[in-house]
Parts: sequence; structure tokens; C-alpha cells
Amino acid sequence: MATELPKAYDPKDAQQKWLRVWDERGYFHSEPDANKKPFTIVIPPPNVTGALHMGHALNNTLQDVLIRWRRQQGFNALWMPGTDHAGIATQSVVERLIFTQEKKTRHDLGRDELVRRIWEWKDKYEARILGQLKSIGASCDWQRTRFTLDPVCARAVRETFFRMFRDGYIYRGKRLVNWDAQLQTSVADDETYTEDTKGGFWTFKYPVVGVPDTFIRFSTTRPETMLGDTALCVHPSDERYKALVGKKALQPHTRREIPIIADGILADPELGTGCVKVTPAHDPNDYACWQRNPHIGIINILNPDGTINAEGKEFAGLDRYKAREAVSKRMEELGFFEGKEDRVIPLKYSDRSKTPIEPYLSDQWFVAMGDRADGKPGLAQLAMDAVASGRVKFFPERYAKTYLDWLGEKRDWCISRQLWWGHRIPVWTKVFTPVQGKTTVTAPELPKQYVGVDPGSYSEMRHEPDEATGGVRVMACIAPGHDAAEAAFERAGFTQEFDVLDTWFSSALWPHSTLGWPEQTPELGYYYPTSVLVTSRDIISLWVARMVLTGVYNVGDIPFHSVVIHPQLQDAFGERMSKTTGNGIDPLDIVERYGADSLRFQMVSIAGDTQDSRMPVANVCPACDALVPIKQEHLRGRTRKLTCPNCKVPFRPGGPWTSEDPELKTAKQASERFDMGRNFANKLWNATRFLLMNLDGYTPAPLDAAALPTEDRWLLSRLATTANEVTAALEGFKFSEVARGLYEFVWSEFCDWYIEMAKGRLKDAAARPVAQRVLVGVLDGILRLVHPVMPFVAESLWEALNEAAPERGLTTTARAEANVCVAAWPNYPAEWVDAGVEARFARMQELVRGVREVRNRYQVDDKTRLDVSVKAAEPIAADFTALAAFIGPLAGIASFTAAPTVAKPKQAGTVVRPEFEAFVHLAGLIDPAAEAKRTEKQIADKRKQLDGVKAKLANEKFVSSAPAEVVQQQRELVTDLENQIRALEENLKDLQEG
RNA sequence: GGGCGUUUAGCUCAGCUGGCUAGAGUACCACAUUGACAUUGUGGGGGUCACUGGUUCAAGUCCAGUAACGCCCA
Repeated sequence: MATELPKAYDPKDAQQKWLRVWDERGYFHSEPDANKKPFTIVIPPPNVTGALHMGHALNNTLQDVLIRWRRQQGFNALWMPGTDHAGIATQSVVERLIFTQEKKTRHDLGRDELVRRIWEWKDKYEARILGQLKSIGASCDWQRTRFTLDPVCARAVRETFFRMFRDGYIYRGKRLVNWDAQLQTSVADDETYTEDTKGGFWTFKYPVVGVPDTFIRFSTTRPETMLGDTALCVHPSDERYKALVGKKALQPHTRREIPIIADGILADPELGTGCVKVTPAHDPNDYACWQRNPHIGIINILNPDGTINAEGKEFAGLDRYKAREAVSKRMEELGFFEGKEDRVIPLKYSDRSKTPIEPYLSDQWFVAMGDRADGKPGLAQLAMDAVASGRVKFFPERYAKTYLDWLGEKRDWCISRQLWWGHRIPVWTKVFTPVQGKTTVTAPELPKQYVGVDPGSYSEMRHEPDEATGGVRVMACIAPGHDAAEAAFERAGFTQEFDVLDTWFSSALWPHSTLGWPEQTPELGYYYPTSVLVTSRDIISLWVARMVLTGVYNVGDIPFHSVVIHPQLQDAFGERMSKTTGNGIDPLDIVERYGADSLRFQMVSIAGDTQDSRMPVANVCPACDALVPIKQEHLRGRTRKLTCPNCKVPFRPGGPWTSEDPELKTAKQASERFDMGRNFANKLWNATRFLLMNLDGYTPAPLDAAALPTEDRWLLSRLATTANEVTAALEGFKFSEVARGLYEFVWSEFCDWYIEMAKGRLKDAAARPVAQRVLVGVLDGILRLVHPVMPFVAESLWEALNEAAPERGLTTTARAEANVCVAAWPNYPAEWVDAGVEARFARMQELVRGVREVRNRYQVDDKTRLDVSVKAAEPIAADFTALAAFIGPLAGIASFTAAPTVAKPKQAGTVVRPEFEAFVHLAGLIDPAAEAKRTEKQIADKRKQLDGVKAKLANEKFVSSAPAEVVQQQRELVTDLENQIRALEENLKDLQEG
């Protein structure tokens, strides 16, 4: 006899054991193999800024479910893992840490030292992240782990940049960017947030030049930008200003004369004075206005650190906020100040430094996305075609629109970041200033002979006028692997760009860079295009679109066939989960408290096709382990102390704390939602435990499905249906249906009914062998089906089953695979699905439930056996009689009879159903008055329903237009209801007489 | 401002191409503890399917509008 399983499933042991075994046996490693079909997923590389949160747990669980399922189906499954360097996010985290610990800035440390420190950070968090992934069971091919800054990825980045530069897709230009004056870098739109902030709304006037005593009034929230005004703007149809358009106004601080222009897009005659100042270098709308009216000019007034530059004349050197006061004060002194009101203004902040963003004109590098005149394809169009043609499919489909809408704007992609952590832009530059006697430097003077290296190692040189010196800026991009060329250029006085590339530039290459591109590796040939990408909708434009674009551009093929967009996790208040809000849960806390299987089950259950999924979060009292629900006022560190309602001990709720509290323990976080998965794993565990305790004498033998008794055929029908449904759900990425289907079958059908029925058969020597074989064969199938979602518990039970019944099967038997992790995915015969058997079984369930209901209603002890007689038409009565051996124990029945001519006993609880009438003999137990009242209510309900159905059938239109089977169904319902009402009325009469 | 989505039991969600007497889990109530499982079993109560119109023999489901909420883009 097999060793008995412990009473409860212990996830910790299972997790430790199977992680080791899977690794030792190399199940997750994949090599190209022409004899097998590949199934490939590249992980959305988590960034090394911090540990993984629940959103990652969701994302990675879904990928693992797909990978494990396909691996079982016999695909050569590769899940490529790795992490992302996340330029600005990681650098700012490390910079902040260094500043708090050592009071040093990056400038104190220098570029090399800062980068070294960030690598240290990366090593630490990469290890932590990979550890987290492993602990939730992610079956990645760990030997292939990549990092977006490692040499393989770096090579791909350089190669891509080189090609795009060479082909003229990459250019350098001035743009208005979101400037973070604290970090002194531009930040992307998605790295900013907007917050309502107290500010002012000033009104000033400028004198109109050449028209005495005439002024033009305007308002602003940022008076300091007046220093950079290059125009005043009114609406062309605004009568008040018609006479002034074309004239000039005086900018008093700088004594510049600026034009008064008409622009219907910028100025709104209904708003304020109808006139606006135009500061193209410091406001996006004004910038757009300048592009429409380039003659007004553009003046930058800020230094990179947020102080006013020389354009601000006497205000130069002042911080922008000091300048705001000084500039306003001067206007007041000049008599040009008209008033100020306090106002709350939506202000853009940098997510990294939490300081206000300045729109700022600076030199940046761009990838051109638009269509081209030279016949080369526009990059945005390449990516749009891939989806529009259906080569790349989105699940759910609607997200294709998000993708296409965004790409359709074809906006150029700003790829430079003023950071030290990242891929440095591989462009070498030298500014040639005019030599004496000459005022310009021209292209032919660019000395290629300066650089005595292979001409193929660098791009054609570009030259652009250099504003600052009046000379020429010469630029060349050097291809990867040409250190000699780099050295030669540097000897010739060229320097490499200091900026680094946007992180998304390297993650855009992920599906092919991780496979070794630009080398034509066997991996690239075999695994590319990959099969599925699983991600969330917030990075469809930032990441998905760019992967498609670079994949088609670099490799000439799409990066993946399917894009699965899963929901985003929110807390109970509809807020997105995050560490900084304090409503995020650490997946490791869940693994520890509920087990990885539970975590995974819940993540799969949540993943339907809606956009968001709410998960109420609770604090775990550190003293008594009670769950204390999080309230909104606990978020964002607003509550420092909570008292546990259970044990009255105070604690600090989980949140974005940066250090320990000396007096209060900080709560971990959890959610009751995970109970379901934990209970489910335990249920499966105990079902197996029961089975193993009853396997004495088990002998494997093939079963003849058609010859099996009803209960077995019912189970096989349900098993085959479940397997079909689960497989179809996985194929369509309908994860929540996978979870529901498995749960329903295992718990409500296999455990609640089949195992209960098997208990009697296992005691009957004649019936025992077949019951054992069916139990073993079905459990085998269940474990295979459950494995992708709950691999640890499945593997543990598989091992136990292998020990007790190594050879097993349903229609054929064979020795089972060593691990369920590599066990074949089930595919049962279609003819097992048997609607007739399921209907008969459902009728029996109805009878059993009816008897139980009567028992409960009269609170008859479970141990008390009841006598039950059933009145039903012949075939049905015979069916019940055949199943009597099960009905008895299931419903706690002493004597059971079923026949068309059953007499109604006095004092019985009755169960009236369309196809039968059951009498539960309760002489002395029932309360006739109460039973009569209940029966009256039932009669009333049925009559009401009957009236409804009759009315429907009386409607000529219904009978003529509804499908025949619907009409027929309603007619049968009338008969059923009438029969039931008649039966109930007879019962009522008896009760009243009794 | 544009787009996408959500609104069904106290809570979290199913309900697919209209045919229900609207489901599950959880919470709640009652009963049950020596043979798989209290991480359990059995049964029960609980819903004007956000609102207003429309299409249809028939609307939770389709259409239009309104409201609230969430996300993305500007």
C-alpha cells in the first residue's frame, strides 16, 4: 500500500521540492529541434527598479500557463526570461538612495562610478526578480536569461541604431520636451503625472508700439515666460483687435518688439481678454503656433537647471520661481500689472523627481515614423500593416484599435535621454568652426582621411550647421564591433554623444535581440517569430507597437503572432495597485501565506476579457494574523497606526514606507480572494488522498466506455467535456474559463458526486476493480489538466499516484510519465460526451437534492435514515431503481421504491418535479400546518408561472414567429406545470385532512 | 476634448450568436465533527440585471440616449 498523504496540502514543501526537480531534469530548457514544433514566448522583461508586484504575478502566471500547456501538448516550448534596465527609473532610484545615504549627487560621483553603483543595484534586484518568478513556478529557460544592457542586447541596439541612422530614419532635432530641472533630463509623457496645484493667474498689458496710450491685455499662469515671448496672438475674427493685428507690442523686460498676430487655433475670443502671449520655447501650444507662424521666432530663456539664461537680461541667473516674482514686480513698477487671482492649476510633474515639469527646447534624437518620399517604407506604416493584415492578432480584438489609432498619428519617436544609465548613442560628433578668413565650413572639407579605418565601419557622415559657433557639426554613426574606428574618430577629435537611448529602444528589439540577432543564430531561425506576447494594455503603444516595428524592419518578419492583453489589477476602490499607493500585494507574501498554486489559480480566475479586475486588499495583523480590510484613508501612508479590531494590538498598515517603524510592526498584506485557490488545491489533495487509501488490489486494465454503468459514463462524459472546454479556452486565451471549468468539474462533479458514489462500490468486491480504474484514470486526467494552472500540487499528487498506480489509463493503459510537467495533454474520444446519460444523471441529482431539502427543512439528523417512495413513469422509475444503490447513501435513505403506481403516504414531505414526485415518509415528524402553508405557496408560484406561459402561447405572434422548438418547449412546460400543480393540490388536500 | 471599457446578490465576478423560474465563489443563517477534506459537508435566505426610451412574439443579452466610475490618448 502506498504511503498515506498528510491530511492537508503543504505548499511550502511542494514548492521547494519541485522547483529543484524540474530544474535538475532540465524540463524548462529548450534547444532548436527541427522535429518538433516550437512554441515561444518572450517575457515582458520586468524592470530592475524594484521587486515584482501582483501585476507581474498576473502577467507571468498567464504566460506560464500557456507555456506549460503547450509543453504538455508536445510543443518545443521556450519561455525566454530576462529583465529591463529601465533607464530613468533605475537611475533616479539609485541616485536618490546615494543622496539619502551619502549626501552625494551623481556629479560628485562621476559617470563611471554612478554607472558602477547602478550595476550593483541591478545585480541585486535582478536576482530578486528572478527568484520571485521562480517561486511562483515560472517555467522559463533560465539558461537563456537576458538583460537589456547585456552584450547580446547591446549589440542588437547598436546594429539597429546604425541601420536606422544609415537609412535616414534617425535624425537630430530640436524639440519641446518635458524637462525635469532637478534630474536635468527630458522625461517621456508617461513619466509625468498631472496634479492640481495652487497657483496664480496674472493679468498684464503690453504697450502697442507706435500707438500712444494703447495697450493689449493678456493673462498668464507663468509670468516668467514673458521673457521668452515672441508674439501676442488674437483670434482672426475678434473685432476688438482687428486694428492691432500686424502691429507690434513692446516686451518691457527685454525691450524687444514682438508682433501681434492672428491665429484661430491658439486664441479663443471667448476666453479672458481674448489675447494670449506666445512663448514658443516654453509651451506646447505656443510651440505649435510658432510652427504655423515661424516668422515670430523662438527664444529659449531657461538653463538646464531651471534658472533663467542670458536671454532674460537682468533676470539671468534667477531660479524660475524667483524670476516669476521679479518679473511680475517689474511689471507692477512699470504700471503694466492689471491684477492677480489665486487659482488651482493642473500642473505637470516629473514622476521621477516629483518636481514640476518645464516645457523646454532642447536637442534630441528622433526616429522618424512617417511616410517617406524616397520609397523606403514609413516605420509606423510597417507596424500598422502587420496588424491590419491580420498577421498579428490582438486578444481581445478591440485592442487592435488602440494600437492602430496610436500608430496612425505617426509621431516621431524621441529616443534620447539625458542619463548615464543606458545604451549610449553610438554617434560621434565634431564641430568644425570657421577658420580665419572663412565664414563657413563646407562639406568637401570634411576629411575622411582623418579616419584611417574601414569605410564600412561607419555611416556616411552627416553635417549640419551648428548654431552656437556658426560652424558645422559633423556626425557619424559607428557600427558595432569596430573599436578601432571609434578610437580613430576620437583621435581625430570626435566625441561620442553623451545621451543614452530611451529604454524602450532596447526593449523594442527584445523578441529578436534575445534570440541573438543580428547574428543569424539557429535560435533566431527556429523560434522567431514567437508565438504569443502577454502584456497589459498600458504599454500597447510604448512597447508592443515598437516591437512590431523593429521586428519587421530588422528581421523582416513580425515578432509574434498573438498579443494577449490581460486586465489590470485594482484594489477594492478601483485604484490601480502599486507599492507607492500602499494597496499593492507582494506576490511572495501570497506564496508564503496561501501557496503558489493558490496565487496562480486566482490570477487565472481573474483574467477575463474586461479591462480591470478588483481585488480587495487587507492588512494582516502582525499580532494575531487577522485580516483587517484596507480603507481608503489608509492609502498613500496617510494612516500610521491602526488598531486590530480582533486583538486590539496596534500596528502600522502596509504602505510606501521607506524604513521600519521603531514602535509599531508593519502589517503584511493579503486578500481573502486567495482562499479559493488554497481550498481548491486542498480539495484536490484530499480527493487524491481518499483514492490512494482505497487502491488496495488495484490492477490496470483498459475500460470499454460503452459498457460502463451510468455513473461512470456520466463521469467520462463530464471529463471529456471539461477537457474540450479547457483546451478551447486556452486556445482562445480565455483564462478565467479555464479556472472555472476545472474548479467546477473537480469539486462539484468529481468530488461531490462521483467520489461519494464510488464509496459504496469500493466496498463491493465485484464493483471495486472498475471503480478503481475509473477513479485512477480520471484523476490522472484531472492532474494533467490542472497542471498548467497549479503545477506544484499537481506534481505532488502525480508522484503519489505514480507510486500507487504507475500503470493506468482509461481506454488504454500505459506507464505514466515521470512528471506531470511533461505528461501529455489529454484528448478524449468525442463519443464519450453523452447528453442522454448526463440528463439521466441530472434527474437523479434532482431527486437526491429534493430529499436532502426535505430533511433539512425538518432538521432530521443526517444519521436518521428515511423511507422514500417515488412516483414516476416507467422508464424513469426503472432508472431510479437501477441507481438506488447510490441514491440511498447520497440522500440518507433506508428504504427506497420507485414505480408508476406509488401510493402517497400520509404525513410525507413531498418533492414535486416535472418528471417525478417523491415522498419522504415523515410520520410524526412533520408539521402539517407548516407543510400546507408551504405547499400553498408553491401552488401559487406555479400557477403564476403557468399563467405566464399560457399567455405566451395564446399570443398568435409568438406561436408563428418563435422557432418551433421554443414553442414546443413552452407547451411541454404547460403540461409539466399542470401536473405539478395537480400533485401539489392533492398533497395539500391530504395535509388538510390529515 | 477623442477613444476604450465597466455598471448583475453585501463583496468579487460569470452569464458567448436574444428563448431563465438570472448563476458561481465569498459573506450571512440553520444543521452536521471517529474514516478523503472544517482549507469540510448538506440545505436556506438574498437581485426592478445603473437609468430612460426603442427594436422584437420575446431583452440582463441588441440599438439610441443619460448618469456614475475606471483606463488610454491629447
